[in-house]
Amino acid sequence: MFTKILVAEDFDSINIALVQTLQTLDIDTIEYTKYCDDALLKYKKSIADTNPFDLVITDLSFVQDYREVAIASGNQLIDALRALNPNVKILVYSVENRAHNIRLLFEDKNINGYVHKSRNSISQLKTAITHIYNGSNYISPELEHLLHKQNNLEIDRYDISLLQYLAQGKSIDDMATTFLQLNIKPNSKSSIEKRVARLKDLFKAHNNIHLIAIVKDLGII
Amino acid sequence: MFTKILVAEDFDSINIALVQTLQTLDIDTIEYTKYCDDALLKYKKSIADTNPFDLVITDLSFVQDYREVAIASGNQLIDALRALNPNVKILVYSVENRAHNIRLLFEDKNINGYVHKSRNSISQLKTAITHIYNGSNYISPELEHLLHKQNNLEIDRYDISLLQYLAQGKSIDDMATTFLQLNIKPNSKSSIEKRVARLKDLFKAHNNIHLIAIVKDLGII
DNA sequence: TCTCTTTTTACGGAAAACCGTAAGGAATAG
DNA sequence: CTATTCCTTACGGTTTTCCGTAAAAAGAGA
Repeated sequence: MFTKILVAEDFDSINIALVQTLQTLDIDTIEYTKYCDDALLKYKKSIADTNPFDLVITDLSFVQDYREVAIASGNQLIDALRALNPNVKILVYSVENRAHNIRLLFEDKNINGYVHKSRNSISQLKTAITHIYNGSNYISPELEHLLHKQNNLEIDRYDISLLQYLAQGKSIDDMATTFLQLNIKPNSKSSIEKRVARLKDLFKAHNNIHLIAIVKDLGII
Repeated sequence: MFTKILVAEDFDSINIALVQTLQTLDIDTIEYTKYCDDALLKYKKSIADTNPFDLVITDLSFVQDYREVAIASGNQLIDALRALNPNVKILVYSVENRAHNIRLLFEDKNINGYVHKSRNSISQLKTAITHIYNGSNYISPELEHLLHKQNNLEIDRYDISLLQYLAQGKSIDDMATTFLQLNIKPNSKSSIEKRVARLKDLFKAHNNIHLIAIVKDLGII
């Protein structure tokens, strides 16, 4: 079993529960931090001491407080950890349930497990740790379907960024030029309009405002 | 000190931490539930047994799962508890930080304490319990300013319903006729446009879509 | 009452969204 | 290679938003 685990989680109550849970698994060293910055620091030190952590368990969202931080989110922490050691095992423990975000964690950041904070997440956490130790990935059963592409209501990365730009108040015109600059295709006004129209149709939205309200409610963006 | 405490909290990890924390306070009886329905049931039973709980600690938001529930939120649970016993001590433990919602808890539902889930909430929780036991109310220091009225975002019910109609995809034209029928004033196209423009200014939104995205994020609608 | 201020309403032109049609291009099957 | 299909782009007309100006109505204070 893992001997050295690092936990990054801002809420103290969840930290307490995590540490207690890991203790029941007979992990030798358990360290926890409430800030991503501290987590990265501890990880760096463990490398310097040639005794790196086997596994990092991290939340995604960290509440901002009085303290100035360099790393503000779990996503950024994961990037920093992967830059130091592409092979470190990473287990995400979060309430996030948006298909797109979770899929990106596995596909782009190569995380090894995702446990959804919920009514029965602690037992899942134990299972996840064993799975990861044995070299396989883990995702909470209730979210498993999110990784299967079909289930995704036929919306892809392009649609998501389209919706995000819309929600930021960009006009179709702006988007056309932005997409052209970023070499994102399609990038014509007409195509973008068509895509938005398709999304409105898909979500039965009366207009763009309604569309954004709906996808926000569904947690798609 | 309190001898009998009931906890209503859906996440198992937080439940674990709460129970562990309460144990350090030497509470005789600690019961916890992951559903509001169960919490109410336990509370009713404790009354039937003429040994009611002294204090109920509850979350506000409960994730919906496969189980059908009658009481879906902490707010509803509090109403049900108050109906049974207007004097039961209630402590809310939640991530909610919207001024309006927290103010209503104290003003309308007469809760006795509010602890904000955060990096240092467990020690606040202990303090809150002592405060409440001694007959005074408690609110997390970082949220205390929310109870002082001057924190008035200058948006009223009219603005809220305006935003809600907008989010439903209604056009300004539609709203003008709807408001006329409902005898809501002002109801001219021009006035409604002006109000929306004022809200966009207030929230620094680029257009209506952006505005709805912002107020959705802020939880105003 | 009258005056001053604020709110509501009206209007008009520019910009953007909305929506249908159609042409151009790439991918694919035969 | 050709035919078909799907995706992308172009275009134009209608509707709605956007934003300024200004008049009418309502409210406040003396």
